[in-house]
Order: sequence, then C-alpha cells, then structure tokens
Amino acid sequence: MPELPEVETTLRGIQPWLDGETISDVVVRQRSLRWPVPSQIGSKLVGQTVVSSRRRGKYILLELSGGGTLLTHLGMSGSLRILSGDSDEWRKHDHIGISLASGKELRYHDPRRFGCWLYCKAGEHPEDSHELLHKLGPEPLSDDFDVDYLWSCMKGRKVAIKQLIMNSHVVVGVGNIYACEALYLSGISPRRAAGRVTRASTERLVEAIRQVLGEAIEMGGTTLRDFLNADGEAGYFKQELRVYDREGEPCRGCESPVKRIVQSNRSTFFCSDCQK
DNA sequence: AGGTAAACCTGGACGC
DNA sequence: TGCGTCCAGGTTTACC
Repeated sequence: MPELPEVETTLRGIQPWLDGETISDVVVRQRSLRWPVPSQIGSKLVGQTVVSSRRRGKYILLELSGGGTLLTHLGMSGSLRILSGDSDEWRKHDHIGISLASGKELRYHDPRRFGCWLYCKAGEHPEDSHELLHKLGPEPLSDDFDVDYLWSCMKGRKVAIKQLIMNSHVVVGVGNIYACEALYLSGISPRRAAGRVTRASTERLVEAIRQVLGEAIEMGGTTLRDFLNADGEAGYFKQELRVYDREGEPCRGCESPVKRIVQSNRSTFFCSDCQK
C-alpha cells in the first residue's frame, strides 16, 4: 500500500495525537508480522511519553522519553488510525493497539502482515545505527538528493533505471507507483539501463521524482484499493496518475495505449512512444 | 559484485 | 456458488 506520500500522510495524521502523549497500555493481538513483534514491547512502552514522531523513508519512528525509539513500517497493506477511544472494536487484521493517556488509541491494521514493529533501545541515533536504517539512501525531497548524487549511482550500472530508483539504498520512498510516474514525466523508458540514461534525462528524473512525491503528499496520497489516512479517509492522487494502473488506456500525451510489462516481478506501466 | 527470483501473507477480481 | 489462478502500494533472502 504505502509509498513515501502515503507514509507521510499517515504520519501527519497521527502526529498531533501522539507527540507529548504518554502511553498507558499496549495490546498486541498478532505478533507474527514481517519479524516477530518483541514480546516485551508492552512493558517497554507503557509509561513512556512520545517525544517526537518522524519519518525516514517508509519507516515511522516514535522517539520515546526513555531514549528508545519505536520503529514501524506499513509494508504492503498496513495502516495506522487514531481511534477516539469509545469506538474501539477490533476489526479483522487489527494487530496492535497503543492506548494513550488522552483516551485516544493508535491502532495498527495489516492484512498481509508484511509490516513490522520493532523497538530500538536508547543510545545511538537509530537512523545512523539501526541495521534497517543506516544504509538507506537520501530522502528524495531533501537537498542530499540531487543530480550529481543520482548520476553517480547510475554510472556504469546495467540494472534497469526503474529498479535503480526503487532501490532504497539509492533513494528512499520511491515505490512502484511513483517510479512509473516519475519515469513517465521524465520521458525515460523504465527498461533503459541506468548507466545509459543521459545526464539531461537524469536532471529531469530528479525533478520528476520530487514533483510527483510532493504533489502526492499534497493530495493526501494515492488510494488505489485500500489506502486510508489516519482519519480513515482516501487520498486523491489516483486521479492524477499518468500511467500507473492504466494499461491499454490512452497516454495523456500522445494517445497511444499505455503498456504494462513485468520487471523483477513488479508491474511497470509506461508509454513506449513518450519514454525512450 | 551485480543481477534475478522467491519468499513472506491475505484478499479481491476474474474465468470457468 | 465454488474453485483455481493471478494480481496487489515492500523488502529481505537465497541463489545464479
């Protein structure tokens, strides 16, 4: 489900209800996620205050008053909602509930269970030390992600450009939808070897990634099937999609039908006339 | 080392 | 109605 804009939308939705709040109870109904939810997670969290919440790539990090950090990822189908406390019946696939002193509750729902909930103990900055975070590439909306950087990652690489920009060690947050969209916007074939993309195209690609992610955040993310924000509302970026999930429909630029191919087991949508 | 396929899991859509 | 097949927004892992 979630790529960077959906995770950012989720974070913005839960942040106001979490920051400064104390955790009063933790219920784990299903600990079998991507990795097992630590069995002591409840005793570690209860009584702690959420100092701040932030995003790194597609991970959400809650910094706790004791110095530890709660690290979660929504995987393919995960979502986080804020419940008001009185309407808190457990739906199928609701796995974790974090009750707050305010009476609100943070509820984690994830049918496919590819997400994770992990606890990083106090000490170093998790972005620098945690094994899942420390090798991540730059944030695409930060100044660290620029043409020189991406160009250096592409040089000599035979891997398809689409796979390269979806590699979180190169740049975080670009998933299947936004990789397709950014390549369309920059006129690059998703199949082109990364090392054979021109410098001018790379400049367009950096801008396209920024543009598409930024616009999607502004529109509350993309709801294809089931993405909902923390208030249970859909995102509006689907109507802006130029190629993703539009196989056979006319390209918005040249009218020729959008094509679908498979690259490393993922669907790729593109216009073979507009993208070279 | 770099590149590719499979693995994790549930559910919805579709064809017969 | 039911059953088999394919597909899905991510990432790691195992294997060439």
